[in-house]
This record gives sequence, C-alpha cells and structure tokens, in this order.
Amino acid sequence: MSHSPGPPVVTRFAPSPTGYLHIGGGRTALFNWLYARGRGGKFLLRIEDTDRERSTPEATAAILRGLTWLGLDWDGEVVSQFERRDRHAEVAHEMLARGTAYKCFSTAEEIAAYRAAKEAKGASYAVFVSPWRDADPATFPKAPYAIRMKAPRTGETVIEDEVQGRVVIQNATLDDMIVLRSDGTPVYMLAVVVDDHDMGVSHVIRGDDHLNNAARQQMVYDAMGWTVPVWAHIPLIHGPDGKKLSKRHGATGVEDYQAMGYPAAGMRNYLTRLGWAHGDAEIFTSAEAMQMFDLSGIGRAPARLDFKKLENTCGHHMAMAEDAALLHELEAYMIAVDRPALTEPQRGLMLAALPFLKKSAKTFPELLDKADFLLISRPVVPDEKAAQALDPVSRGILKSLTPQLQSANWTKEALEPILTEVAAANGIGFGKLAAPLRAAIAGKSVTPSVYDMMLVIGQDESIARLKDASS
RNA sequence: GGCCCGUUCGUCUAUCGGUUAGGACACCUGGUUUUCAACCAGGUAAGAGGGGUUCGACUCCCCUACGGGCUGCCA
Repeated sequence: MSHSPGPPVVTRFAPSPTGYLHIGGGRTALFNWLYARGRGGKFLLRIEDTDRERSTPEATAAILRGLTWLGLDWDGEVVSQFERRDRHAEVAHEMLARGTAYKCFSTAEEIAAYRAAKEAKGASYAVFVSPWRDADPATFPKAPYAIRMKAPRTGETVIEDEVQGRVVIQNATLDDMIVLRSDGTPVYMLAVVVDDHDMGVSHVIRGDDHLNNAARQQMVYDAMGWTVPVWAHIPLIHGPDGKKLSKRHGATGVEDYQAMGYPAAGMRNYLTRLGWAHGDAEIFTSAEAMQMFDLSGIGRAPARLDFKKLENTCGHHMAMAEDAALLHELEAYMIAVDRPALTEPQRGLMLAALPFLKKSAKTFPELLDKADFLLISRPVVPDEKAAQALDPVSRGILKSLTPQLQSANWTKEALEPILTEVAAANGIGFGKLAAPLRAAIAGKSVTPSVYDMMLVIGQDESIARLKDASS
C-alpha cells in the first residue's frame, strides 16, 4: 500500500444473532479481518440485535464460537446494537431538528391502502410518499408517530463501491424510510449508520444483499454531515448447484465444518480464495493472506462451494502444520465431536506419528483413522480383510520373524534388511509380507507404512502384537 | 411488476483491446510404491446467445436469456 500512514482502517463484522454463524457470514468476517489486520487497522464486532423477537443470546454465543474457531479475533468489546438504542433515537431527533427527517402519523393500514390503490392503477412500483412530509406542525394529531427520513425525491444517489464499481440509484425509486418506529425504537437502517459512524468504521465490507440499502444509508450519512465509509459489497456464496446456499445443501454453519474435521487454517485459506484471487496464489498462510488481501481482488460473481477443493486445501495445511499445534487442534476437534480424550501415552504416540500422518490426511477424521493403530490396545482384533491376510502360511512367517525382531535395533535402517530378507527367504515380495504385518499390528488392510507404525508403537508392543496374531 | 448486481474449463479463478486464453481443484493416463493416500509427469476441458464500436474484442457499448439481490414501523 502507500507509505504514508493515511487514515486508520477500521472494519467490522455485524451479524444478526438469529442463528448459527453462516459460512457466508464467516467469509464476510474473514475478509474484514484480513483487510484490517493486513493494514494495522482494527476489526470490530457488533451484534445487530435490534430485532428483539428473533435475537437470542444462544445465537450470539454460537457466532462468537464460530469466529473463534475460525481464528478471527476482534478488537475491543463486542458491541450490542440494542444497547445503543438511545443514541440511535438521539440521532433520529437530531435529523428532525435539522429538517432532514419528519414526523409521520400514517398508520400501517393507511400505507397498505396507499400501495394497493397505486397498484390498482397499474403503477409499476408503489413508493409510499407520506402526506406528512411537508405538513404544517399545526395540523399534527395527538397520536404516535414514526420518524421518516426526508429523502431527496429527484436526482440520483451514487454508490462508489470498491467491488461493484459505480452504482447509480434513482432517488425516485426510494421511499422516505422510517428511522425511528412509532414505539420509539430505531430501525436497522439507522442503527447501522450511527454505529458505523460512532465506531469509526472506515470500510464497510459486507454481503451484496445490502447494495441497494447502501443508497438509503448513504442518505443518512449525508443528512448528518458524516463521512461516508468506503463501500465494498461482496457476492454471496452459492451451493454446488448455483442456488443460494441453504440448509438443503447440507452444511451451512461454520460449526458444521468444524464438526467435519477441517483444520481452521485450511478453512481460512479456502474461504479466502472463494471469490477472491491474487494471481496464481492458491496455498498460503493467514499472515501471507493479510499481506496480499485487497478489495480489488474480489470478484463480482457469486462463488460456489466445492468440497473437493476445500479438502485439498485443508490437506496442504494439515501437512504444513507444526506438530504440537496440530495435536492441540486435533484434541479440540475430539472434544467438539464428543470423542474420548487422548490418554497421556496416546498423546505421546500421536505426537510421534504426526510427522507422517499429517502428510496424507486432509481432515481430522481421516487423521484419526490413520492413527487407529496407536489408539487401539492388545489384543488387536483384525477386521475381515485383515483376517484374510493372516492365513496359516503368513502366520508361520510372522512367527519366524519375531526372534529376529527381538534382537534388532529399533530403527528403520535396521528393520528394513530384516524384513526384505525374510520376504526373500520365503519366496515372496515385500508386499506379501507387509499385508499380514499390517493385519497383526493394526488389524486393518489399509494403514500407514508398517515401518512407521512399528517405530511409533515400539519394539515390545510390535513383537507382542505379532505374537498375538501368529499364535 | 419495478430497480440494482452478475455470467471465462465441471468448480475456484488469471486476463484489465493484440496471449497457443494461464494457474488450482476435480477427472483421465502414466510413474513411484508394502496397502490407502501422498507425491511426480502428462492429458481432456472455457469466454451464455445476438448485435455493434475497433485494424483487432473475453476485455468497451446495446439487446436477449439465465442466475442473484432489493423493493417492511425485518436485519
């Protein structure tokens, strides 16, 4: 970016606490986080809980959990929009005093009737124009009123959007939106603007379902004489079929992905690349993403979720991960999906196995499956295929092998010649010997390398398992 | 209905008037190999359709089709 300090970058994520953290919301949060963190700015979190009917503390907790799992840390306290309602009302009244808003005594029924009449006359659209817009205060009834913004009726409002470009909205297509309800509570459209202004938000990066709303919100900024933030409306995420991502596509919540065992770093990488690109960059760390991320790299078309690519990306991050950190995340995953915790000995074995296990696993369930040999204890019960590999002849070979193993140095270098010689002495290829070994050690026909397994569980345990299987 | 946004391989995308339209995932083939993976090499595969503008359009303009969003005293 530029060398001069410039104005501080402040971004925010502002979800409604009406459910879990949607994967699309997670990506929106990620983009805001990346943008702020890459520029030494702040990333704020605000819960838009002004809808008291639908907002729940459970949903807020779920959203915070989702963000935390994704590794997106926010600055300062979580702001509750609802708790700022007095401030919102204050601004509404200031607009009233400035003459940029007015009291509207129209009832819901009157408004509905107005629209119905317009439509009956064949109007292509029915923008409600309140009869109170320019009414004489002397005519005001003693009744509850809503405060409406006095929006320009002619001309156009231009949104200069970093992603969508220059978007022009005709003012005549917008009605005078209500900023304060007749019960005195603020409406979302007012609250976002007031909060974003008060919180010093410099860049509003959010879903493009708000693109049209931006025009009305910009009018509030103008009415209050506030600086309009930089707009960046990003396309929503779609399901594999190109339709808006919904529950019927399966996983839509960030926590669903955690439960499926994707590592968070891989998830961040994948989500960053979904709808954003920087040349040919595909696999990168979050630190690298912060350096590269920019608004101009965001695409204008909605992107589809592709699980295969997600898995591939996660596989890279699994392999890149540092062993201790990976073990930590693995254990967090096991707790999240209610699997029994690792015992101390198992942790040690896992740590020893991670260097090779992580190279080929893409998710934690896959990692755990490959680590099964170190999780089980004697006697190893072979599955059907493994049992087939333990035929009488093979068991005889295993039996003849144990004395040699007993006196061997427990390193791959020492083990290799022993096993290849035994295979040769029996007139079979190493593959034919590996199968019963695998069966005896892991009880399965698909496992990591027999050398790797034997080295991890150790000499005594290896020999004991071979004896179990050959006796 | 009105308004707004979008449309490059199956998918994510690069390209910012002149390229054999590049990369990644997936898929196919081959290699490596003690199984599954992983890994290595190669391959198939794209500018929604139609008009313009231009010496030259994936790139700029218009129309159509398709997809999405907004149109609330919801957020």
